[in-house]
Amino acid sequence: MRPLKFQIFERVRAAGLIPRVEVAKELGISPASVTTLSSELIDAELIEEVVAPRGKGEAARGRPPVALGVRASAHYVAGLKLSDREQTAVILDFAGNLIASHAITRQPGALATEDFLNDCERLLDLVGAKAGIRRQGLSGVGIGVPGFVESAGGRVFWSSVLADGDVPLAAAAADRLGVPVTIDNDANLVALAELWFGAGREVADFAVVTIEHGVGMGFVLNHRLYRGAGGIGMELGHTKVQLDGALCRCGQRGCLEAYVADYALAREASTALEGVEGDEQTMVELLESLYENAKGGNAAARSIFRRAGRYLAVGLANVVNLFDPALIILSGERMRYDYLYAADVLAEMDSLVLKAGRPAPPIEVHAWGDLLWAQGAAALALSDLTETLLAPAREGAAR
Amino acid sequence: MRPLKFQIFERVRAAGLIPRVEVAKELGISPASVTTLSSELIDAELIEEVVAPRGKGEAARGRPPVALGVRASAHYVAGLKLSDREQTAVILDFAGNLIASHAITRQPGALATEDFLNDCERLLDLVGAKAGIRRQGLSGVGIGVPGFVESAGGRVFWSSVLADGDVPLAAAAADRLGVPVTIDNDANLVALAELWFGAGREVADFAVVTIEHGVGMGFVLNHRLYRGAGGIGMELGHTKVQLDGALCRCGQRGCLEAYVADYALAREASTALEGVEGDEQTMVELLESLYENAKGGNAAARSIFRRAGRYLAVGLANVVNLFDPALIILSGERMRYDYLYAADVLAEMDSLVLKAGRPAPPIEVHAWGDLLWAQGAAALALSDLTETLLAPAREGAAR
DNA sequence: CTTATTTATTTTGACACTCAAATAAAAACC
DNA sequence: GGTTTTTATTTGAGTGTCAAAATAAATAAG
Repeated sequence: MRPLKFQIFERVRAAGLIPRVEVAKELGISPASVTTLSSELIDAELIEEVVAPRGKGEAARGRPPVALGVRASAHYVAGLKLSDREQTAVILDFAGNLIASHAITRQPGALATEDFLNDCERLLDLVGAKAGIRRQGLSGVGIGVPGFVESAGGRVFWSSVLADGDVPLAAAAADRLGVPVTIDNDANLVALAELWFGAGREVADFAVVTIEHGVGMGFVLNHRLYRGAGGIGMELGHTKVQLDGALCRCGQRGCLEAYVADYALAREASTALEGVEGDEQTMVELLESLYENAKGGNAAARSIFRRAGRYLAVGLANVVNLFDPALIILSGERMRYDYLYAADVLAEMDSLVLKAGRPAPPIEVHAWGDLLWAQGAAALALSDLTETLLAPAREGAAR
Repeated sequence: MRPLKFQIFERVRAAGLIPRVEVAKELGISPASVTTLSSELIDAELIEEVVAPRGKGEAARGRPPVALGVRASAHYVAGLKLSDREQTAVILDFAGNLIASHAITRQPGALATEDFLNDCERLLDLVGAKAGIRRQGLSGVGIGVPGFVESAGGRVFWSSVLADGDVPLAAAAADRLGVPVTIDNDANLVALAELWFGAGREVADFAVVTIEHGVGMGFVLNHRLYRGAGGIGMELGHTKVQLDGALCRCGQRGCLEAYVADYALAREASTALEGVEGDEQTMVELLESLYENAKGGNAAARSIFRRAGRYLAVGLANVVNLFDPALIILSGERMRYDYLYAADVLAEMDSLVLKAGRPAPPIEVHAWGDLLWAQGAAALALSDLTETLLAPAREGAAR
C-alpha cells in the first residue's frame, strides 16, 4: 500500500480544502496519524492550514475544524502539449491552479529533435514570461506528444511530431531546459487531467478516448493511470475493427483510427464533396465543410460520419467488453463533429456491449480542447514531483 | 504492499523447496525478516524445514542451507470443473500436488441449480473416495463454470451449464457441501493454473485464451489475476471482430466467439460436409470429421478453419494492442484442431499487431485438457485458503 | 586434529509506522 | 461560568522491518 503520508497529501490536493477529520474518515485511518503526518507535511512546507471563517448557515457546536490545503506557492510546474498543429503550454502552481497559458499554431509536419527542443524552449519561455516565472523557478515540466511513448523510460519510439525514431526525449529535454522533465503519450495526459481535475475524483476506473489526428486511449485503473504491461499506452486506435479494412497511417489495415481519425474522414471527404465546392485547402477546412454538408443533408457526407460512428461504437464496445470501466470519456478536437457521438452511435455501442447484469457504462463528451491536455502534462509533472518530494528514503522491495 | 509473511509463503510454494537465503534474495528483503516470519509460518504448521542431503556435485563450503517447503499435508482442497460435456474433479494437497482426479461425462445441457449441486456433491464424493479424504477433511473447494461469474460475490449471472440466472452459487454450494466454496469463470481458472503451476512462475503479465464451447480469456497482471474493473472476467469471446457479422449465442452479431467457438465451426461444417458423409450425430463427431476432411484437402472444410483462424488473429491482436502481455497461452479442447494456430494464423496476428519497438509476444499452445482446468479450480480454493489463514487480523484501509 | 574460512541462520537493538486512549482546545448551549 | 460537543494533539504501545553482531555448521588448510 502507498505510504499514508502520500495518501494524505493526495487526498488534500484532490479535495482542495479539507479538515483533518475528513481526511481520517475518508482514508479510514486514525486521526492521530493524520495529525502526525500532516504536521510533517506542513513542516516540509507542502501543505498548510487554512483558516476559513465559518459561514453563518453551517454554525455548529464543537471545536471548528481547520482545513488543510496544498501550499499553492510551494512549487510551480509547466505542461507542454506539442501536437501537429498547435503547441500549448500552461503553468500550474502546486495546488493545480492555472497560473498562465499560451498557445501557438504551427505548420503541420514532423520536426527534427533539435527543432522540437527549440520549440519546447521557446514555448516554455513564452508561458513563463506570462506567469512571471523563470525556468529556475519551475520544479518540473511535463511534455505530451502523440505517438508511442514509454513514459517510465522517457523514450519516444515514434511520434507524428518527431522526425526521428526512438528518441530519449525526457533526458534530452531536461538537459536543454535545465528542469526535470517527464513525458507521456497525449491520450494518457488527458486521462491524467481527468483523474486529477475532472471525473477521476468520483470514479475509480474509467477510460478516456481521444480523437484527433489519431485515436488514443488513456485508462485509469483503481485511481491510477495504467499504461499496459509493456509501459507504452493502450493502442486503441490500432485495434482492428475490420479484417482487410481501410488503410491506416501505421501501414496496417482495419485499424479503428483508419475510420475515425481526422485524416480518415478527410480522405473520404474529398470524394463526397467533389463538385460541391471548388478548391479545398487545409484538412481542417475540409472537415468543417464536410460537417456543414452533412448537417445540410448531403447523403454522402452523412454516410462518412455514419460509418465512422459505427466503427467507433465497435471500438468502444470492445473496450467495455474487456475492461468494463465505470465511465468512458470522449475528448479531443474532433468532438466538435457531434455525429461521432450521436444518439444512434451510442445506441449501437450499447447494442454491442455484452449484457451481464450491469448496464453499459455512461459516455461523456468533454470537448475541452488543448488547454486541458496541457494541464494533463502539468499534472504529469506534478505527479512526478510529489513522488520525488514524498519518497526521499529507501527503495523498498516492491511487488 | 502484500504483507511480507504472505510473500514469503507464496515464494516457498512457487519454488517448492527453497532455502531462506534464496527467499530473502528473491524478495529483496533481509534474512532476519525471513527467519522471523518463516518461523511463524512453521509454528502455524503451514511450512516446514526439509533436510535435503547435499548432493555430491554441489559440494560447497560454508553452512549448508536448509530448505523450506510447504507442509503438503497441512490442508487438502478440491477443484471441480463443470462444463457442458465433462465434469472433472481433483484433490490437491497444500503444496499443490495432485492427490486424485476423477472425470465423468454427461449429457450437454443446462441444469437446474439443485441438480447442479447434486452433481457437485457426487463428483466431490467420488474423487474424495479415490483420495481417501472425506469432505470434512477438505479445507476448501473451488468450482469453475463457463459463463459470467462474479468471483468476489460468489454469483453466477449466466452459465451454459445452469438453467437459472443470477445464482448465488458459492453460498449455495458451501451450504450443500459443508465446505468453504470459491467460484470463478473457467477461463480465469486456467489462468490461475498457469499462474500457479505453469508459465506464471516466469512471466508477470500474460493472457490465457480458452477456446471450447465459447471463447474466454483470463488475464494475469503483475502476477495477479485481473478480473476487470467490474469483477467479472474479460469477455474476449464477445469482443466484436466484424460489424454486422455472424450470429453469436449471446444474440449479438460479429462476436469473436461466433467465428471460433465449436458451435460456430459446427454450424458451417454441416454445410461444407453436405453429401460427404451421411448422418452426423454429436457436435464433437462433426468437428472431428470436419478436421479430417480439411486435412484431406477439402477446400470448403479448410476455408472454415481458415476463417476462424483469421478472426482469432484479429481478436488476439486486439488484446496485444491494448495490453501488450509478455505471453499468450492458448488452451482448451479445440486446440486439437491445429488449424486454429497454424503458422499463417500466427503470421497474420503478427501482422495485425502494432509495432512499437517491441516484437509481438510469443504464443504457446497448452492443450492440457480438463484436468488442468480442475487444478485451476483447486488453485482458486488454495488461494482463498491461504488468504484466510495468513490474514487473521485487521481489515486495514486498503486502496 | 586444530584452526581458518565460508556460508546460513538467529539474535539483538533500533527505527518507522500506525493506532487506541487520554488529553487539550475551541466553540455553542444552558 | 459550567456543560456539552466536536476537533486536534499527545502519549504509550504494538507491529513490521532491518542492520549489525553473534552463532552455527560445514569444508579447506595446515
